[in-house]
Amino acid sequence: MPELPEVETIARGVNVRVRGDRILEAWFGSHREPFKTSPVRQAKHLVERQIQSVHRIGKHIVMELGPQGRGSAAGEPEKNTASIAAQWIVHLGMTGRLLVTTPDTPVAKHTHARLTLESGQELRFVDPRRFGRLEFRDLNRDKKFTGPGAEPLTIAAADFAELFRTRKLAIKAALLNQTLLAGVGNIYADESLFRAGIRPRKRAGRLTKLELEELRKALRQILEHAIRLGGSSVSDYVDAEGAPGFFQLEHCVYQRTGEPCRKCGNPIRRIVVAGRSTHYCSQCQR
DNA sequence: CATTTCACCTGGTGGC
DNA sequence: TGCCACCAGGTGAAAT
Repeated sequence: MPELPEVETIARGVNVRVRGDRILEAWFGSHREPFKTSPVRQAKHLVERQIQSVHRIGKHIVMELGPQGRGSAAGEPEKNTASIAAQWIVHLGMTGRLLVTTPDTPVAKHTHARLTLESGQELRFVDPRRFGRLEFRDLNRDKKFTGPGAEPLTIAAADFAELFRTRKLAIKAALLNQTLLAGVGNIYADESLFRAGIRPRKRAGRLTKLELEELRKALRQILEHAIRLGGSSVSDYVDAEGAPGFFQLEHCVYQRTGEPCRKCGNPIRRIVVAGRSTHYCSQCQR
């Protein structure tokens, strides 16, 4: 489901609601996937920590946590709120949702985790297909999470070009590789290639300097625009409050097979690249 | 090492 | 209504 704009939207929404809150209880409903860290370890280490902030790295939602402990006496404000001692890292896979709810909200099918917060809210992770992953890192022991690849919103032109210079695979496949750029998925790979006028099957290493710079700018502009519209709701994506996004209304090629190109009117084609549905205009993309 | 393919899951849709 | 094939925003292991 979620790519960079959707994950960014969710992370912002969750951050606004839970920043400064404390985790009182942690419940995990399954002992199979989706756990990168065992649910027992996660539950044990998540409780009695303050949530310092929630933000996005690539397609991951990272919750920065303070040290474990009961905190100060009642009424006392928490000290040392700047110290990050641990991280809870959420990957939503294809169908994952991270929702902030009230305790009385009915628990959806496929709810795998529930965190009870001091404010009375609950943070819930729901994921029917179980492609999502939950991970806990103790920063006294584990390495800080920095994401698999570069951030598409801030990468410099020269660094962007260097990522693809020596690659023989299709540019579409390269865009989906999270160890190169982190956060681009099937929708935004197709949309950015359309905007830059580049064929998805063109070999990454054969793009000219100019094409690479067009692609970097197209990608950044599309991602920023999609974030402003709250992401793309193709079938069931919703943000932290359960609200949909609206960027799907502005898709030029993604899931528009056979429909007329918004620029030239030619029917949009569907092919398979890197095992994924790929949509493009044979007229506008060379 | 770089690249490709496929398994991992559940659920929705459309054809017959 | 039922059955079946196919499709879906994503990885990551195994094969090539």
